[in-house]
Amino acid sequence: MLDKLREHIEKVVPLTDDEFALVSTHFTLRRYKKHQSLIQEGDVVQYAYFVVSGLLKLVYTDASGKEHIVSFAMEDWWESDFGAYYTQTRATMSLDCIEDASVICLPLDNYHQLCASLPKMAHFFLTKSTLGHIGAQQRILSLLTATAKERYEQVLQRFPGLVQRVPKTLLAAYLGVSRETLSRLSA
Amino acid sequence: MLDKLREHIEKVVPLTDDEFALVSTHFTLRRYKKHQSLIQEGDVVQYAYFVVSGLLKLVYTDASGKEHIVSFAMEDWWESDFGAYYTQTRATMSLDCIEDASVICLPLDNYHQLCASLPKMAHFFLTKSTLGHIGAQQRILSLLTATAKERYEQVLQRFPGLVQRVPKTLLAAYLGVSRETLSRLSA
DNA sequence: AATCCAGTGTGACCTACCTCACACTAAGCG
DNA sequence: CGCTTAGTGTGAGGTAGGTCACACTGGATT
Repeated sequence: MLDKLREHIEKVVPLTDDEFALVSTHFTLRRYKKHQSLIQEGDVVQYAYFVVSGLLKLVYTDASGKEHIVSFAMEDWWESDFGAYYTQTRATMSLDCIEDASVICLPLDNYHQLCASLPKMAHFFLTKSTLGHIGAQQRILSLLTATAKERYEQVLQRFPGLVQRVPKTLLAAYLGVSRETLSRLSA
Repeated sequence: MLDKLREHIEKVVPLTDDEFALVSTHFTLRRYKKHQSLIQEGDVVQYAYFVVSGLLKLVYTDASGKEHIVSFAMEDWWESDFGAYYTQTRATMSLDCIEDASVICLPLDNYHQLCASLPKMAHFFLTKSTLGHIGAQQRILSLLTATAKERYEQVLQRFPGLVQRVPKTLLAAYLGVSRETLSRLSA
């Protein structure tokens, strides 16, 4: 379990055994079943999560009860309601399991400690955050410039495999189109 | 000029005079006139920019020649085509002046040096990047859930003042609606 | 076997927004 | 001063995509 995390971190910064031993004390492991929630709207957000296995969705439910998927999180991804996490305010989104999942949990205090005590880890998180930011900007561009069909094709390219694992209803909620429209695109 | 940068950084991390002296050696100043470009599509992106004064737009031009505004950058904002900057590849977007602007330029090498030599600055950039990521996610949510009119009102709230400084045509390109539709929303 | 329900397809109609076209104003410039 | 150009408003008609309704399949539950 933890070795997956180490492998993931070492893609960015090398760590000695001692360093990783220190790192690992900051995390805890947890398992969730399909349909369980890691975060529910209104919760105080305790953790950022690293996904070891399984598949999550980060969801915002609007006033009319419709679900919108901000992000999927699969193996090797970090996810949380980061806005609520960093400011320790209540979640506006929920984080749910689409498949059974194993995750590694990082409380905010531990995150700060880790960054302070091991500059390498600050650098690691900076890299991850930067890439996340760039990815989010590409998604914005996609929403601004592309039609539903084009966005669908972009997702096929960027996340091959995801489409197989996710019901089309959820994919539609990620693309920002109705289930019915997505169903008609394949043509 | 540079004192604006110092003030900005010290909102996140305090610096001694010596530390700021070191920091400041990593940056250069530059001025641009309205309609000039800091980055053009196809350029190798040399700098990330801190906006001291003025107003910029980060623009993607699609195949049909239509402009889409990924982001505005006003006083105290950092901007660049970050994707191209971090990977030192060619820009897919351009960064243009809407008003005369003074900016502070940070080459990628200096950025890395600065983070390595002064952990405080790594922490500063991590904070900025995180907040940028959160902001981008909110924009995604806005595009997924809200109508053109709602998005317009959200921008009014989040960036009061911006609407006065920016022609409606550009605001429309930011909101993802046509100029004409935006014009009809005021009702 | 009978039932339930998640997931999906599809037809019919509706609407938010786009595009095209034209008009008007205010500002910069020879 | 007249001319151009940027910025904006507004009408008319088109379309991508939404909503509602119903049907079908396959896996899970009893």
